[in-house]
Amino acid sequence: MSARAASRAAVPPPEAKASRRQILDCAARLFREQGYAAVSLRDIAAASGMKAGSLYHHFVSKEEIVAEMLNIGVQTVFGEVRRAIEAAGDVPAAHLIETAVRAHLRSIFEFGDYTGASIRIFGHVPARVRDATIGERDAYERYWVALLARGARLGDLRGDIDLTLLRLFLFGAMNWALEWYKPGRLDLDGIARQLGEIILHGAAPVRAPPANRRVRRTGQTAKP
Amino acid sequence: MSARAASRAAVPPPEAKASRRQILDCAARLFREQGYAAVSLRDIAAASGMKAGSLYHHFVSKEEIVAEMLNIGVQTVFGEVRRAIEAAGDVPAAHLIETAVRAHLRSIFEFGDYTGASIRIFGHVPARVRDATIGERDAYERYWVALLARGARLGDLRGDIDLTLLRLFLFGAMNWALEWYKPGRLDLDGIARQLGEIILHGAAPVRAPPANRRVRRTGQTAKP
DNA sequence: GTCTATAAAGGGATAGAC
DNA sequence: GTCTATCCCTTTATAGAC
Repeated sequence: MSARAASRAAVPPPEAKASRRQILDCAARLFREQGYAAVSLRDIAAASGMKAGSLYHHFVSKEEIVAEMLNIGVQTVFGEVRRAIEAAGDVPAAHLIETAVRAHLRSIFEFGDYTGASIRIFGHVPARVRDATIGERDAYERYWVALLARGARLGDLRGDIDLTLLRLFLFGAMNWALEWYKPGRLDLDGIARQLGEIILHGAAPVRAPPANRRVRRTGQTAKP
Repeated sequence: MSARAASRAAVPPPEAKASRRQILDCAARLFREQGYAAVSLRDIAAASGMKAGSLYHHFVSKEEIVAEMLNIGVQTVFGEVRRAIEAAGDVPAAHLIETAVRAHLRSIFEFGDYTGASIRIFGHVPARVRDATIGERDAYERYWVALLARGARLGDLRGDIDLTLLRLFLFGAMNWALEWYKPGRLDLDGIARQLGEIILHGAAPVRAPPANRRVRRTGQTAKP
């Protein structure tokens, strides 16, 4: 993201007006909480400490506000996941997947409202806004495609698993957390660990044990 | 829902006005496609072949329309899942989970728009509507809680898996399909089978002993 | 049971004063 | 850069004719 920052517009130049970002902060929070259509420009303006008309000094329309917010949201989670993966170094793909899951979840719940709003309202914004922001989302999805393809190539993923479906199931399990996760009740790392464990090894007890494998029965309850 | 119609309430009594259901049909389709706030009563009326004012002969408010639609959606998927489970009879819990997944996905994509709209817009409706419909959703969730608890009791699920998280991940993976599934491109049964396979047995090859995980494991993968 | 007409409120967007 | 004032349109909801 660093080399092509200008052409990708991933990070606004530091000269950008502070209020522009401040408005986006408020918009992201409101969109995340209430959805796109339910939030009016008057709401965003009030949350930003100004009047509705003043918004038009910073943005040309409501659609521009939401489009920029959506892009920042995807770029945020993309950046966090990529950073976590690169920091993980050369480890088994299975571990990379758990790392990516943890970074994705962290982005959703610990890095402001952009990512959460981005996920929740993307399907509800006008088609024009979707078209204008689909590119950033595709870039992020392609990163996961490559991540899973690498795992399959190295033999860390079963050959009979559809990688497209695996990715979509993962995204679903993670993004749906927006509908139930409340900070403080459950540990984010624990959630990431459980999801990684289930996705990689399954929720069922170990299947027919291979040749030299001990059967682990610890924690299993006997049939009544 | 007025009466405890057959205690299942999945289907309204035949005496109910036809137009009432017809209006709900149109509302469900529009809500599913565009979200709650983006659909006006004029839109619903036009799709129903009438004018906005006429809707008030059947419903007292937009909120009543959406609340009833939400309840029908949940009751539909609940009824389908329960029917599938009861038809499956006495089989291993692992098989029941795949059966429930298939029924849930079928309800979303093959039984009209109620279920899909119900899932997509629940988080975006006014709090009053959520409060008025949360009971039906809880009933459906409790059914899954019991299903998974039964699997754990019978030893078909690992003891170290958090059943609450497992359920939430499953719901996420299934419900998120609304954001990507297009009829005709992928087979619903195939999707259900893959999700069941991943959730139960994992996407990684059979777990290797801690030490020598670089060993080739050709032929070890069980083909379903 | 559906219509037209309309009320009352709020939506996005613009113009011009300061 | 923010304000007030306003335009024009849409929204939910109501009233009463047919």
